[in-house]
Amino acid sequence: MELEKRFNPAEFEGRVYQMWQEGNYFSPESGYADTGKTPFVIVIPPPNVTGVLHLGHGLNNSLQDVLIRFYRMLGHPTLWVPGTDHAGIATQNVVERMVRGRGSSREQMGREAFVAETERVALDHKTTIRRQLQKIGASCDWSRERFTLDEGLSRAVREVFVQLYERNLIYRGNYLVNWCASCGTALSDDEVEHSEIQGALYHYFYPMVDASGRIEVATTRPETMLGDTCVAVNPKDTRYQGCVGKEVRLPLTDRILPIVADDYVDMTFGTGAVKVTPGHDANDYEIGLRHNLERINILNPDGTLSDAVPKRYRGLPVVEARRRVVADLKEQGYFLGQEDHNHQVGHCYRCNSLIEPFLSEQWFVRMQPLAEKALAAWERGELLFYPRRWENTYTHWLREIRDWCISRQLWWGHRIPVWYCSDCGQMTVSREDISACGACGSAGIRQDEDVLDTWFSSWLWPFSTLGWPEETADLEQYFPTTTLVTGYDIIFFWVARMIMASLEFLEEVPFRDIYITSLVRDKQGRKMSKSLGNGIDPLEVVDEYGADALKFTLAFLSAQGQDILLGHDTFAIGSKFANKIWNAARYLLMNLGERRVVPLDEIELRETDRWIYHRLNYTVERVQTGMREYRFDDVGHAVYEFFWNDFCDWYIELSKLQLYSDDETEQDRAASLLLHLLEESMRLMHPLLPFVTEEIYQKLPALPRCNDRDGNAEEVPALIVARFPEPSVEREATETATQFAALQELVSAVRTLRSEFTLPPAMKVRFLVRTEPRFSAAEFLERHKGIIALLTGADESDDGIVFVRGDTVDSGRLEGSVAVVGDGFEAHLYVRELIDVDAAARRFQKELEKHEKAFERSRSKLDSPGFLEKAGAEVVAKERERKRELATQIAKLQQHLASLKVN
RNA sequence: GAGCGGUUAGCUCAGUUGGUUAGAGCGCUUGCUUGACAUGCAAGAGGUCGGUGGUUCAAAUCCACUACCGCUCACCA
Repeated sequence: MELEKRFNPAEFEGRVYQMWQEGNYFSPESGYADTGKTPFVIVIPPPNVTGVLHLGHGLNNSLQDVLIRFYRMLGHPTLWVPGTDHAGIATQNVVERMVRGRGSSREQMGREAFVAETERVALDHKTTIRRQLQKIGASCDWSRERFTLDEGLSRAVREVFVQLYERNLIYRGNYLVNWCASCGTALSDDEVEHSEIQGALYHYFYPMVDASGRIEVATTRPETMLGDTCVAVNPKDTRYQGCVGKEVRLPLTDRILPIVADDYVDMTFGTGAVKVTPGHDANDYEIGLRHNLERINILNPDGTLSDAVPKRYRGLPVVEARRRVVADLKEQGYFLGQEDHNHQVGHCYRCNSLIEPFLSEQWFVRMQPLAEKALAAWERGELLFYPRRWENTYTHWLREIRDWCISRQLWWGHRIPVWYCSDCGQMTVSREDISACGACGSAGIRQDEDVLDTWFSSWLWPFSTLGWPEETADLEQYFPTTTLVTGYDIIFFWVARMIMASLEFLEEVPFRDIYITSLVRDKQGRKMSKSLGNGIDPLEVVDEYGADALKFTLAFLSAQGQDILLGHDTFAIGSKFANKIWNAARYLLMNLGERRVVPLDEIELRETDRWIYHRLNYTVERVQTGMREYRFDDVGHAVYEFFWNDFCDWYIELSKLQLYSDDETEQDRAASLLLHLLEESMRLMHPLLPFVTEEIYQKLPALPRCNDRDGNAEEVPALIVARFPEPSVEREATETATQFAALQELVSAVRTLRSEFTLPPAMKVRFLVRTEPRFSAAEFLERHKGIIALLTGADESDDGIVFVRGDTVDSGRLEGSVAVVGDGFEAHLYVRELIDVDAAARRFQKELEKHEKAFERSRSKLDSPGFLEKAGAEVVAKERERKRELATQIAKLQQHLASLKVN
């Protein structure tokens, strides 16, 4: 079996994904899970059916897949529920734009036809999203895919609406809500984004009815004066004490307004007198309640001025009305001036239009009781955010919670399950569609025209997708879920609300862990957005580098709570690594050929083997810990360092000694060990690079596919359901690892010298290694002379490398040599005649200075009485040892420097 | 106005409970078509960890203050 020279993910990713699907491995009931273990469950944050996946989804879903694959390999019954969200406003907007594009309108089409059209669009996007997720390798259980408008989920929505209504947690009323005239609907407070705009503060006055003077007011929105129903001043304001109870005449209209006293008014701002428009300002609304004022709605739903204003302003858009009101005030002599004024104004989170406070009949959820439960659950420690600090966002929102406006004046969504009777005027709230009034039995009923906020279905997602309100087996088995992976921007839109709904209806939190992903930005640190055109299409990344490169790179860069800056070429990190893996496998398979594979338990491990298993073991621990703590970057770095630095750069290199020898047994042994190590590495790395590891796994010879550490040979057909490596104390070989590190230091020291004096790579060198008497790795180095020779390019004859133990070496034996000093050893290379002596001297000098500095630091530490008294014994001993070693090295360096200068 | 985060190598970032010589990837320099990989190999340069003060035998790490950048929340007309 031979692999292609180049790693070419496009060749196998599709095939591998199909194999997984055909094997039913994405299902928790695949038959490969340990049914005794707790299920590991994630519900996908459902993407909107409006669009296609962007890189934020790429990140989010890649990390979910990493977790899912890890826990699946640990043997947990593992379920990742995929699905999509109908995204009321966004989707309706998209379809309306389409419809308008062909000269029609939703009104012309009628509700039924328009919804049918939207369903078609939604289906298209659902298909696209599913294909995209499959392309990035998401191992979701597609048999459980859900959509928020599915029949089952719609039943859940109805059930929740009715139950909340019955519990008096849902009410209907005429209140001031956030209105987006462009979307033509009310929005919840959370859907309004505040941003600063440049405006003006307009000053004008209202004359007193009794002609005793005038009151000056200021506003950023002069057109709202048409809805003013009073003027308010602070009761403590001496300037206006005589005015309270009097009346003013509202210019441009024929209305008379009372002057009231209200604590809300800030005496220090402006003139201290406030025009009050209860129909168009939240604060004024409150004032209006306190003083029993009329609320005038001066707007039509489309954002133009209503019939409540004088004729000449009716039908004008707000901006136009403002111009005219100002002009008229000027003309009639009420205007006093204006100044620039920047202020925060609400914008629609979907279309960015200005939000108007708008008086209308809406449905609301009473949030206080729900929020209290959600806070209590957090206080009981039932929820853990990663990183922790997002808990502030969660608790702050819950503590400041306001009622949730859930009705939307749209056609795309869950129709509100309420019917109004035209005969008796009663309304009926019902789980089932009705044809007669619940109160009087009249057939003269009509259903509420509005639909529910999309989040009113999303907040049920963790249990509605599992079948609730039915008592399904899935619900029993897989709720509560384990982990939620999502972005911080929807902590209160979605996360907090899911927690509230779960607590309210299932009396449990919907998940324990909440991993908040990083934000994906471009290389300049700007948020990726359509309008900037700086987005990266995850599918393009997959086409260019492969899905593994996408997943691995994102995980590798996902430090908790840190935004990720990405350019297209960033994904080279993952693709280079995947290529490395590919080529390591290629090397093995080339050398394995038809060789006999020796089972691992029949191989007696040698020191270098014990070293690599020690490193592997350490990595397994690091990966398992990292996964459990959601430190994806650490997991990525751990496998990267092990596979590339330890396995490829050292172990594979050493293996060449045996593989290129002419001893068949040695060759079998080396190849078999490589195979076992590679096989386990594939299991270790599979969650981060599922495709390439599976592809390689499938090409490995039929050794027991899941031969775990104990040699338990459980046959599995695919890596995806193989067992994840477990750490083991038997594999720990700390002493060997220390000794091997000494070998690495020696090899590096010799290579550095070779490189600095530009000795040609092909040139064999000879050298003498003097090890200090106490040096614990002395014998180890002697035993591995062959390896050292291979890695340093030393002469392979017996006297290529000579070892000497002791404090000194006969000066005669050092003739013609240049030394490098290491920790516990020196190597003397016989290359004097080949090198630039001055350069060597400079090198020694530099080395010497570095050591002297370190020595100085160490000495001053040990001279300090405080250190000796208070620092731990171990720390002090270590420091002493270090000082001693540095002193030895300094002495040697000085000696070598001197000898160089002599010659 | 309140809260949160960031500031460590040219760039992007790790650094868990304070303890050797502060790490990685990319970039850069030098040398290599060495029989897995030039998406590679070997070697190297590069940082007084934003600033000030403090705690401590010992601070990138803990505390206080401060500067700059960013985010979120908030009804000042």
